[in-house]
Amino acid sequence: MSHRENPRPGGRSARVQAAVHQSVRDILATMDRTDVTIPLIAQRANVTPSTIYRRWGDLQELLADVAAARLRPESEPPRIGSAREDLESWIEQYADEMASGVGRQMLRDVLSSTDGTSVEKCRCYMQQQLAVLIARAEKSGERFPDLEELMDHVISPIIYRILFDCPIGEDYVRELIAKVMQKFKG
Amino acid sequence: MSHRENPRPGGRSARVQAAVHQSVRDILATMDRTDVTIPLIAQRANVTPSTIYRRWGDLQELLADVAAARLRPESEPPRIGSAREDLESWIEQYADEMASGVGRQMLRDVLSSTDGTSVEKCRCYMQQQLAVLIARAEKSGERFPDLEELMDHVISPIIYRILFDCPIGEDYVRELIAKVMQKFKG
DNA sequence: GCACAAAAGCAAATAATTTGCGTTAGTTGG
DNA sequence: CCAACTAACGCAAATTATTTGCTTTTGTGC
Repeated sequence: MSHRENPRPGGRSARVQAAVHQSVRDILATMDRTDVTIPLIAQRANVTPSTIYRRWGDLQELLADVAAARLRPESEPPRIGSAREDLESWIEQYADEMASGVGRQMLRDVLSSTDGTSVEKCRCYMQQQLAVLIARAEKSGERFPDLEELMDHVISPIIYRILFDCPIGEDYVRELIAKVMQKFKG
Repeated sequence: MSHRENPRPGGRSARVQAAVHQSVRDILATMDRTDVTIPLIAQRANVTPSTIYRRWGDLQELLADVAAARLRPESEPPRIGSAREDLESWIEQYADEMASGVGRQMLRDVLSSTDGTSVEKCRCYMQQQLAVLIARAEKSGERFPDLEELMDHVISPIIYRILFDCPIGEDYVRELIAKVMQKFKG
């Protein structure tokens, strides 16, 4: 599937992809997840259903592709102050986004795809953002958890709770971060 | 949907459910996930497709239901020795099961269902097993992490890595447990 | 045993998916 | 700039899956 990766910008393939993605987003915003069909998406995007079937295979793959695209961060984590403050701010925003109705749906769409491309993208995006935060901390000489530590003990619990419908308290995220940071003090 | 919950044992409804579940398991063992269809499942289970559509709605829901049923533990965590040893043994077995091809697929099936019933079951099963271990520790007076601690810092990282295709090293699980237990020593 | 309700079967109608083939748009080499 | 060339699209027919109305069966309670 070479289409998915890097269709030449401006080409017909890219235009179709953009139209279909937009169509999916519009439709998902309007109607219930279970009523979405490929013919419907095709109609709104002004393409033939067979185009979508040929490019994406089935609805799950298409939704996963769209979700992965939406999960791509638009900017680096904002600079607030210390590395820890930047981390808290970014993670909280990330958790809120993922815990929202659409966020959860995107997560599930990404995970239910057979093909692993979207899941990988999703993970890479997140890791890149964390890497930026880690690099900043290193630059300013602050002690800071590494990528593994953050993934295992901050990101994982949050995502797990979202996926498995566990309640996430008001300052759950802050507490997770506090625990991870505390390891340097003991 | 009252069927899903507690069909009277021995009734027709229960027989159909068992036949369909078995059919799904057989088919999943044989062929690729993307080639599985409801008419196929129905045929092998000797029921009409409409029966399946009426009871489960669609393939995703059916697969989620079957997966949740398969994730139900058959027995309590085995007694090895100390509470910690019991925990290590059970978690390792749990992680292996989930990380296997079928385990991963079951997880994804459970998560991709729209209805939250299966996801809840899956979580409850796991929590019950952990609760048994916690109760044992309490009985024998050993210091032991609570449910939240185990979910957040042992189960979550494992499941996250499985879902997002991160490598899980040989003694990754043991290290997670070591970290969690260590908090009592500092 | 009889009446009732819940769930299954059957079959027709609808909708989605696949596929073969012709067409178009973008790319490349002269 | 023009002529092949190719990848991706459109179209439509064939196939397959899904929905639905109605009938029949099966298990339950009286």
